[in-house]
Amino acid sequence: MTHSPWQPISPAKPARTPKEPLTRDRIVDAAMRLLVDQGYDAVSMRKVAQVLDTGPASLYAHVANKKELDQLLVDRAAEEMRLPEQPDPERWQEQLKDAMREMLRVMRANPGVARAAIGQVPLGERALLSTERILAILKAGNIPDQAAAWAVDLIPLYVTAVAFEETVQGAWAWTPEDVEGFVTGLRTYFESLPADRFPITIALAGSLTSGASGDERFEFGITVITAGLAALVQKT
Amino acid sequence: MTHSPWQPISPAKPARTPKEPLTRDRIVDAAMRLLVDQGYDAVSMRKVAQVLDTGPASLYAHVANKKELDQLLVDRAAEEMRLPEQPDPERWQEQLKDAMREMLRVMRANPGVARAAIGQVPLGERALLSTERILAILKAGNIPDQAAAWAVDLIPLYVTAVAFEETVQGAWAWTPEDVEGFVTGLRTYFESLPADRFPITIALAGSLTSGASGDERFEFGITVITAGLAALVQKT
DNA sequence: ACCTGAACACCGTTCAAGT
DNA sequence: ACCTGAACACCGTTCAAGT
Repeated sequence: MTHSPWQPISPAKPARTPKEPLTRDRIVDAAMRLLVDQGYDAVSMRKVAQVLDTGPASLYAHVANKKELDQLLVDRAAEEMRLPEQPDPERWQEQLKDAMREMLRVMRANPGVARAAIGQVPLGERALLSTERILAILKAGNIPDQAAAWAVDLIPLYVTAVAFEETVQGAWAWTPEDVEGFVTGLRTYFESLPADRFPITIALAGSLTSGASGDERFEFGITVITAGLAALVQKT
Repeated sequence: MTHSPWQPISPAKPARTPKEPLTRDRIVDAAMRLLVDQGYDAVSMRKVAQVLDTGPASLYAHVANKKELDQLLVDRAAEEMRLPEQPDPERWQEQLKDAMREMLRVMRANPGVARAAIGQVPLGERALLSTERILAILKAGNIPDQAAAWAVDLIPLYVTAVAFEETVQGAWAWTPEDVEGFVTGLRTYFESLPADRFPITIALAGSLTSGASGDERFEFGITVITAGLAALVQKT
């Protein structure tokens, strides 16, 4: 909205700037707004173009294709992640769990980002900065180099998969009653399975449907991963 | 292809059965063939219908929608998984890893299945039988009920995410030269990052790009998960 | 170099009409 | 009950033509 002051203001068409030039940034801005407001499916080249008051073909001068736009969105979201800059060897495990919680928080705050992120290695500069921070925590914990390298692949893979599952099921929009109904329906289904072939599933029906809201399950996941990594700490 | 022997064979239109009735099974068969032969994107309601020599609308009498078809495909693939029926408390960790390897094997053998599976909790009967088998292994390992229940959520989540990443990148079709080129390109990129902000990424560039073929990374992942679960074993 | 309209080759799903 | 053709409301991407 930078108006040149000497620019003639036509009285007939009010307030309408004579079309700012398209840029990568404006495209990502518009796409990000669509993503957060209306979810991943709303982010189409056509709808982004429409928001920018142009046709879809115009975007291709600034963005290679939809996949690149997805990557740009992921990188934009990565910017929001607040990860510790000062790793602490004394409590690296807690720092690592906090980092994973922060990653999930940002993905939940930007519904659809997980959908854009899943299946791609995040190589944007902001995403790589997150990787750098997590590597720092792992190094502080004395994790061997190769293990740390593979861990920074495993960690976003897990967090993104969890967030993606939530977006797909639209879980973020569920009321407590929805959750309740889903859980009891699922438990009833488990308990109705043939007892000869599904003895354990039936016996654990309660546990299997517990923690459907996601937080407990996620806490379990990051505990398992952290404990598994702790088992790899270099013995000195 | 069950021909009634007394069925008249019209000499004009040879070999063409007068249209077998559509069934759920025939639809899943056709979709599965498309999935394996041409990947996930080839599995559209329209293409499946075309293979069955009908229009897309006809499928909706047997399948609720595309999402249900996806679930049926996942369940079909789950049938191929050979998981141990006799859990062994002495070597539950090795059995668990084998089970995860088997899950990945089947997903690799059916490219596109991971794409159909990602983000949905597998609730088909054959998929649940896999869950039952893995629960048996975890129980043999003395994992507490609630932990076992969450673990059978975590395990397919991880394996599916790995398989999905491979399908997206088309890694299953890469030649050793492709891998080589990708790895060196990536390492060069890491090493060219600003040294003040990415010291660890640069230092670990070699490790970060190692194991791109996937097997080593997957072995690392299942080792971490198994070790993390082992840390939860009930102390008796 | 950037932008555009129009076209190409697709999607999932619905619905009235047929048998 | 099952099947069909046609339509609705979409996709990502390309390309010749404009400025």
